[in-house]
Amino acid sequence: MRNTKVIKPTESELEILTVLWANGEATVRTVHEELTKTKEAGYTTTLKLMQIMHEKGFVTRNTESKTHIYIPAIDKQKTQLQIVNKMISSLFAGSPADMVMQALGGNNTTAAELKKIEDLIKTLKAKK
Amino acid sequence: MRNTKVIKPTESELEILTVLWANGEATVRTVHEELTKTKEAGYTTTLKLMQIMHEKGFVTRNTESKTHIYIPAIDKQKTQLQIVNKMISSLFAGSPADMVMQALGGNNTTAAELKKIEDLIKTLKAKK
DNA sequence: TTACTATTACGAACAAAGTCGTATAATTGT
DNA sequence: ACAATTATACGACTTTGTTCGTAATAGTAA
Repeated sequence: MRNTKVIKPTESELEILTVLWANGEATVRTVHEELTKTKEAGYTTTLKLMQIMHEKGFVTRNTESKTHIYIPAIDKQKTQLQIVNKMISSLFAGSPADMVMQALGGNNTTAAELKKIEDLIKTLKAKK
Repeated sequence: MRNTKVIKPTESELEILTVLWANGEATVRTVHEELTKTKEAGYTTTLKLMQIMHEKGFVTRNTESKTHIYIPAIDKQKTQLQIVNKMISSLFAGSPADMVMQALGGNNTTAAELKKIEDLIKTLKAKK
């Protein structure tokens, strides 16, 4: 397997990736506009971050036109999984169940959410 | 409510807190020994980190004897919950279920773990 | 063409986290 | 009593992440 490489996007990079994952691809302008809905940031700051992400290989980009188009280069699922797993091992002594209990217990999770999880567990148990 | 204060231990601080939570209290030496099972670190580095945590109020300490004894000052559950919730909102669009799916789907969770979660869900549903 | 605007590139400043060396003091063992 | 050991305090340095100003360039409109 090739994909055991450990990638570690920072907080800010994760925010940007989230926008890219949601849109498939995006310009700096678009990403920046999206981010500033939530928080303050200068345009060149966002630009710089995305350039660094490009250096790190987190995104690729199409530079044919002057306005570059950025495309996420790391997989959403894989990245999420990696982060969640890391948290499970560092904060929950390696027990996913403990983590899930925190997640569900604390939040006022909706009935629909609970149902989804129940179904998932059924599926997982069936596979065993 | 008094406890809405946002605490944000860093990675390293979290590792240290984990040891303290597990032991109830501990000396720098003990914590350091525990940490170095997993990773490299100088003794004074661990010391310094714990001193900083003291400044931040994450731990208290008994300095009666020369060798200080450190005690966690922030709640394990609360801290875990805060971190998990933050992750849910930033990485999983606010859906705990999505996060749980990643956590359970990716890992090869044991049957016992699955059972625990199932029971938890039953309890939660009963409460509604 | 010429002025205006949008975009990129890039370096510099800053901040936060982590690392470590060294001085000093308490404790222990001989 | 004194040498060796162990612990704390603290400052300096390094690394990593973030922020932003400025210059150069491409595209756009008058």
